[in-house]
Amino acid sequence: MDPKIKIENVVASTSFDQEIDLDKIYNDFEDAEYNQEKFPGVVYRLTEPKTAALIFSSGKLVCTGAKNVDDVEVAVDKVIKKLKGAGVDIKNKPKTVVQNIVASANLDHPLNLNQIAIGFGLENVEYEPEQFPGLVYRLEEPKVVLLLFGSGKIVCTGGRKPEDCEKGVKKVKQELEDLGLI
Amino acid sequence: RMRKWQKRVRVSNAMERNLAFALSELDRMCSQLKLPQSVREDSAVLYRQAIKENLIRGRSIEGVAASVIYASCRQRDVPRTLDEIAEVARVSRKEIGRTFRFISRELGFKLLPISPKDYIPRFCSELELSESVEKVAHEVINEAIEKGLVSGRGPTGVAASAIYISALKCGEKRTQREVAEIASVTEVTIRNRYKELAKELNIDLPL
DNA sequence: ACTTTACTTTGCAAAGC
DNA sequence: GCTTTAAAAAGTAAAGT
Repeated sequence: MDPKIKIENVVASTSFDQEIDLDKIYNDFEDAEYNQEKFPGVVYRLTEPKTAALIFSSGKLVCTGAKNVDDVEVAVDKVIKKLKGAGVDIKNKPKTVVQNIVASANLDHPLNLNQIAIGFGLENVEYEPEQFPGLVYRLEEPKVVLLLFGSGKIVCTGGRKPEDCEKGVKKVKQELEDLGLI
Repeated sequence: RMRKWQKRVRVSNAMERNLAFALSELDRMCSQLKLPQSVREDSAVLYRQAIKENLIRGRSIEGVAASVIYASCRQRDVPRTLDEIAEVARVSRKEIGRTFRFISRELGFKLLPISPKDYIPRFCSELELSESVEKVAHEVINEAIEKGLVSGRGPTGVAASAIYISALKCGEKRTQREVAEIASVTEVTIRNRYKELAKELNIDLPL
């Protein structure tokens, strides 16, 4: 059985292709954050789906925190309605592009990270327990980065599609089995 | 015309100045860290190698110097923590770590993950513990490795708790505070590791 | 001692320093 | 490189009870 993947976070971006007056947004959105010195974008949080949107004066938008790829659309639609309500006329709804997906999984078997580091090749992994408890393993295909923990839990990030994370976790699991480390 | 060699002389002077500065910094940091001569020599060799491979571009001399010291210590199995090196360097632990990863990859270092065992001699020495304590501590760590109690844990914390346990066993008790101080970890960490080891390795010790 | 909060690591886009 | 956002993993740390 292939290990189950749980999507924890989806980062996506889109562009309205029109300038947006951030000061106006900041004043009209009762719960928006905007500190020019700190960061060039307005931070707008949605409760449902629980996400955070970064709105820029160029009309570009970043949406983070979604637990599903579909929630990104829902969140972006809500932001668009909010913008329209504030008098910002968005002509046509642009396509959103998923930039990154973070997922977690569990191999249900403790891992000896030291042996894995040697088995995978010291030049292919980063394992510095002094700094971080996870072993960092980068895959070329799918192009994702996996964090392996002694508990057998895994974090997969860098994927653009849920399948990237599924394939990535499946691949490490297979490699661990081939090396007899699992 | 003469511009060409004048420029070369200028560049050459700059390079020599930078190298001289780097070598003096290596010496200063190694002295403050009381590192053995072998590590000092290795560090200088690695720094020159880094120059040959043009790895200094975009990086600070301090950062590269601190990184090669960190690498040399590990290569000689007498590791210093990034925090210990950051204390005598003029760059943050974060930058030293980042530069180390880069240098390590570019110069093809194949360093094994730090073993808690590598800290035993130094910590025991600083705590003035006998060699029998060292021997027992090594055994404790070997057992811990076999039982999977080392993956992901900080090597200094594991070493510190193993020493704490071994000192007790050998009747040369050191307080958690004394061990924590030497190992640069908190007493809480020693306690957590100690509890885990005592439980999993069936070590009967007073708490 | 216990709980809570927070920082370490990974990936990514955004505009600008 | 940095700044900000989100989220998980597990270890370590610090602050408040």
